[in-house]
Amino acid sequence: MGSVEQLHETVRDAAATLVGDSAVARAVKLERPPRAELGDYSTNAALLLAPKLGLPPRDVAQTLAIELGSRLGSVLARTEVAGPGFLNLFLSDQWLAAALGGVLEAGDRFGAAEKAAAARIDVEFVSANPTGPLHIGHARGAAYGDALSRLLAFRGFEITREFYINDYGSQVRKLGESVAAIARGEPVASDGYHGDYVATLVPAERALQLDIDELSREALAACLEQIRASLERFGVRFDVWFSERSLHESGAVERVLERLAANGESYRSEGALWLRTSTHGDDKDRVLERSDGDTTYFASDIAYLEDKRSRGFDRMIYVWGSDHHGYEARMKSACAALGGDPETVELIALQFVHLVGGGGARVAMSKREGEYVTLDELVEQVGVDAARYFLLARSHDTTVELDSDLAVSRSADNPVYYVQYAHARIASLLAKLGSDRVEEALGEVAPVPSLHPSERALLKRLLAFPADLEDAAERRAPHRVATAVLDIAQQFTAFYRDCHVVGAKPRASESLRIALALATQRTLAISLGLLGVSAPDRM
RNA sequence: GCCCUCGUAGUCCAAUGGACAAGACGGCCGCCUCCUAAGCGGCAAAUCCAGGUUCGACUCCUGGCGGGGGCACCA
Repeated sequence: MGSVEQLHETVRDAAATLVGDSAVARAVKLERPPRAELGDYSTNAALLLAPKLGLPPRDVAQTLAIELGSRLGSVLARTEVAGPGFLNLFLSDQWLAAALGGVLEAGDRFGAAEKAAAARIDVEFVSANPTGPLHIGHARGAAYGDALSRLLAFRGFEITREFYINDYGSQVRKLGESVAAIARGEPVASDGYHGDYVATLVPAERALQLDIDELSREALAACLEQIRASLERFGVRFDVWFSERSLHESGAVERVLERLAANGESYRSEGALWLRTSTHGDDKDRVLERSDGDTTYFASDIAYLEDKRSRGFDRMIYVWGSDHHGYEARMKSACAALGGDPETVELIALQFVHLVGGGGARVAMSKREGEYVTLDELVEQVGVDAARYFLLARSHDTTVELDSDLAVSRSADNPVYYVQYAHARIASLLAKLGSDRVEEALGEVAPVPSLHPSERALLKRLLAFPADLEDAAERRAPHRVATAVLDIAQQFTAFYRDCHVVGAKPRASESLRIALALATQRTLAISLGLLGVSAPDRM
């Protein structure tokens, strides 16, 4: 009986015994009450069981308390029935000490999960057009996709991170033409690419020697390399860089169109080839091949999806901008048309990052005007840690406001420093004690006569961490990790204020506090690691 | 017009059916002979509107209002 999960299971079992129905019991929750005086944990079991039993919820809670008392014995210090029928549980210090032991035993895997079912997941993110530098919106996609990948990997999934390179359409030639124009000292066409970066892609003398196809390819490769380097500096790496062009050159697009036709999923009309996505829940059918014979972007997407499927992924996650959320239905439809389960395709639409100027006025981000903040600028100005935390602290479905003028000063206010500071403080504290004393303390974790409320609060906060990660992973919500780590740092700071560690009497109390500090440090480091933020020992 | 999404303190935002809505910034008042003041304590301040479901709603449903996005044989 050393973990919250086991405690939860016991509560479920007790509830199932009362009602004789395990289905209802599965919905029983074990929660942390909003205030410490309401107990260490509480359960809503009685509120759920009361209608089944035809009894008042508070009476059911009382019966449940007796049942739990006999199952838990001395683990349960006392119970209270509260409000409409909550049962509040007060746990013994023995249980808490044992739970801390469990945290220490887990080490840097605290909160991790064993290999999950349907474990292989492909996460595609960023996938920016390789025709210009990454901007702030891509930064959000990069931070999110990377943090989600780290989180899912920690929770037992086998993750492949993938970047889809749009190197096939007309924009490639436009990039080449823009480079050529600059090399010749001519103005760039109005629909070309205008940023200063264009001149840096291919040296002018070389640009003048190449034909437009070669030049376009070289310019694109150079641009892609800049993107890769920017992401690397931001702490983001990909396992697979997948070329759209390769899907055409290998015949994969052609093959998938043939296959869809053979399955009766496509038809010709008005000179074009259409996919029957509407039979799989889309609003209307979509064009695969235009009447001029060119295949559409959608056709490439399907060939790419089929390639992913053939590589054996159980699930394909696409992290796209919110301007693509209308694509969800057609991508799921395409999966169904290929004979797959549409539920294995998951689209996550990230809301935009809005740039706001000094007066709070919204600034339009336009590549044409050069009015945008690049990922490189963001990293240069606020640093990787502050940038990543800022972008990851918000839910993916809320728009983020970024004040361009305050980007630098805002960094000092970033809560990430508060978290890092707590981590550094613990490192300093443990260094002061010496590794021998810390080692000894870990072997001496035992119940102490009376835990200080701040010790208790910090420990319970740590114990909630695995469930935080489980929720965050299930909901694809790495911002919950950011929320949790800040909360843990705050609980630690309160503990640090109230409970002197070095020299605490009796020795058992000092040992427990050392163990608690170490467990906190590890939890902070794990969380920061999942966010891609460093955990410094000194600040 | 239709579809999706979001509306929470002055500002940025958390809370996906639980108890008195969390935190940060900004504001006001206080705190370094004390394991890091990048810190600590205190005060003021919020669920867009109207119905509904529920023992219980920021959360779910209906209808409004407001912001953003999408409704191509563009990529």
